[in-house]
Amino acid sequence: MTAPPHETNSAGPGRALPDTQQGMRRRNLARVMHAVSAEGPLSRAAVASHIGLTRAAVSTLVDELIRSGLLEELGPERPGGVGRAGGARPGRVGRPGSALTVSGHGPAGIGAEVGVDHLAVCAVDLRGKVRARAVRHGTNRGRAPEPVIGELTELVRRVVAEAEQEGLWPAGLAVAVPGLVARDARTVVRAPNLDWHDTDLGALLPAEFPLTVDNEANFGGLAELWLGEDTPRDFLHVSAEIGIGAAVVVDGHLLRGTRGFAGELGHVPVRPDGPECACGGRGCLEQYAGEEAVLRAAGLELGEDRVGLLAGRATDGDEDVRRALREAGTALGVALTGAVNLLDPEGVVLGGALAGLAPWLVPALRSELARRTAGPACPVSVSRLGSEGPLLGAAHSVVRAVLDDPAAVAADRA
Amino acid sequence: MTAPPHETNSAGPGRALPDTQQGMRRRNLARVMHAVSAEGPLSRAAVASHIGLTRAAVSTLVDELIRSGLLEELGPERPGGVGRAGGARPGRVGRPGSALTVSGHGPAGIGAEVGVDHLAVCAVDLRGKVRARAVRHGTNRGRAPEPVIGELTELVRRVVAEAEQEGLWPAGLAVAVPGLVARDARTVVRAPNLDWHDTDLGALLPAEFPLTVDNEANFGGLAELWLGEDTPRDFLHVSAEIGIGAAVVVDGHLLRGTRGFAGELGHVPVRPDGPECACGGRGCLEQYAGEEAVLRAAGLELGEDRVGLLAGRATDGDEDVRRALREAGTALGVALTGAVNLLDPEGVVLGGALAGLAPWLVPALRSELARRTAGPACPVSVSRLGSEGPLLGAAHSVVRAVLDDPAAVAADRA
DNA sequence: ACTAATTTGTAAACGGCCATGACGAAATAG
DNA sequence: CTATTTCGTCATGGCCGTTTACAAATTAGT
Repeated sequence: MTAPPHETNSAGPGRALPDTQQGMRRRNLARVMHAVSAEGPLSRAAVASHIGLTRAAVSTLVDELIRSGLLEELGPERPGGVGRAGGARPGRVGRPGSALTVSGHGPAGIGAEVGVDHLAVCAVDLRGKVRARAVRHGTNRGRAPEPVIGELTELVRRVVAEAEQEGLWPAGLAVAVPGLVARDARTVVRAPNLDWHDTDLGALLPAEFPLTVDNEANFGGLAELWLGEDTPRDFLHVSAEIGIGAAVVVDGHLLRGTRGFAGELGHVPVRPDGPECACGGRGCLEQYAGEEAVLRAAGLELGEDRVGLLAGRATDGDEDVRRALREAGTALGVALTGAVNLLDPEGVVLGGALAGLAPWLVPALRSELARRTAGPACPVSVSRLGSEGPLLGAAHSVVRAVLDDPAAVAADRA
Repeated sequence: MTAPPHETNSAGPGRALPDTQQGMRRRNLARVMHAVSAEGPLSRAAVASHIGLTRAAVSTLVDELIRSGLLEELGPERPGGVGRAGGARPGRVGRPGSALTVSGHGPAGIGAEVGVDHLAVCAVDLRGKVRARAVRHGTNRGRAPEPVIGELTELVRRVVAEAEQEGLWPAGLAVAVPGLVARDARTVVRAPNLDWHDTDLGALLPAEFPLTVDNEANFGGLAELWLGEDTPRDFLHVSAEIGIGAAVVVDGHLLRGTRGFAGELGHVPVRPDGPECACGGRGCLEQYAGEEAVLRAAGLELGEDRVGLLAGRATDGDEDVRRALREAGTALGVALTGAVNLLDPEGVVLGGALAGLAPWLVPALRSELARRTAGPACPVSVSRLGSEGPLLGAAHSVVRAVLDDPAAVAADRA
């Protein structure tokens, strides 16, 4: 079976389909899936009014989706008499609708994460629930791609088997890596902390289902977009593991850049005459807010759980650590001022390792941003997803691909 | 007649239309218009293969567009015998197609520009030709909106009359202003050089046709996108009049930001401890590369034709001026390094006043960008449009709106 | 309890739109 | 002058959402 890359970037119903009746049908199937997925259980009539089609049209669309195993009928909404409270809309007159949900036994998105210190895989169903997971701890720093991906493949097989036991079938695999990924969504161009260069993960991973590889910062940002509460459709998601990466989300779409390298916030100049950086520049943000720089400024050694160490010391009142974090926050504020001026996002969200250090970073960051902004400053918030972001984002990207073009997976399945 | 704002942001055939057959029809009409407009004279068969529909379907679409006056039939392509060279494809066997062009007597886009030192209006037909124009020189600095817009309206009426004499009818008005415009595309939130604040131009301009107001930097960038040769679909267009503005174009769309304030490159921090800026920050790009800053660094006074003055002195070999421009170029390079890292555009284009000073700015800019970038640096080019960009971009935005949804203007017309 | 009103889901008829296939028209190739 | 190729059009057919009608299921009112 062929394994074309997912279109992680798509948000609305699949675009760029030919404008023929078949394309129309496919887009409308997608709109039904999106409506049901986003607005909880919905009757056919409710779906119809949501997406602007007639009940009759929605009926045929829903039939097709049920036959494909993507939607499930929960049966008629309880009127209120049977059993205890049926949970349906009370006080509404007329025949109750038959509630539809996205299937919990259909396709599953397999997400995987190659971290510097761990490997993780999970399976998410169409409802967004994590149904299986597997983790393997141990550093991958400097290891060759083959054995690492071999171990990851083992974890994937385990998770897939577990998911299949629950009646799910894998619709695709998405892998988050700590590095730059080419626009082909398969090749890791540069992953400094793994020391991988131009590595085609497509050749190393099982070819049984569609594969997407992307930067962990990008998947983290997408997770925030899809799973965060009150997350706007225009925001900047900043995450730091070792490097500092940002996901730029514009109108619900991830901005990838021509080569796929967008979001390299770590190398935005903060002080043009500052210390030299590996990128060739001087005074890049990473020289002030990167993990290594902060540890050095705090007078600490590089160890295993670096974020935990910093957070612990800061909680204990270690003034050196607190000062180092404040300064990192200030540098972040300078870099983000530039980004905010350029993009005018609705908000800035701190995720990944930054979320854990937020209490000490955010005050300095906010004040720097406010000081440099005319008018109301761009609101800064902290992600609830923490270190789970990239993994969840990866798995959900597969789920979104199914929602965006249900006809494709149904066809693949047939 | 109602006057809804144009969707300047749209590039492809109008999206967000309901996915019903009517919507399909509308989108296919748009695709025909785009194909004919972009690929020069085309036969029905050529259009069909371009947009992926059948000849029969295209025939009916073309008929409708011809009846609406948006397309014109040039008659059968000359076989090669009659008169002199007919210009048609030579050496091809088979019946020659009948060439189609976008109409030169249909709708016209009216573009207007409120500059600090002038007012300008022009009319552009669907073919992209400027068919009428009017200019009025004289400073508008500090004048109240009403008299200025009154004069502009006068120019608009003159241009519209002239266009109508040529058989065109105005399909909309787009106004470029040197300031921040709200997302309603009518209200000037802040125009420092005019000293306008929260001014609703919609109330001051004629309501006879749809109105769009936008930042001149945005229209300049769009002009580059639509009219520049070899302009990519992802680029940064930097222009400086008094402030420094950038248009961020992503995948052929202009990025506007939540409030419509995206592209404020002038207030990206270059040296976080630099001189104070009116925006509240310190060391903003404008403090180094803004017109006023450059003039001061060069030891010159603020006068009338500031750009011309600088260019003249630099050509004459004035070392103070040259140094000032080099330093401005370096500062631009620092700010653009940040932007390029964040957005990974295919290129950076210098437009507006910067285009005239390019010979002295670009070397320093390029070297700074290259020095701070790992791998190949983002190519920097200079716009050919010069100071005409915003005006042409405004007029063309109306034309694009017609191409994006021809059914709408045809309906308005009926 | 019984009727009226309301809402849901489905079925049949309708209309719009693009695809298919055939055909005449207009050119080139030999 | 004929065979071939390509263009534009017409008639036919199939797909798809809409319209209209109707049965089913519930609430509101008497």
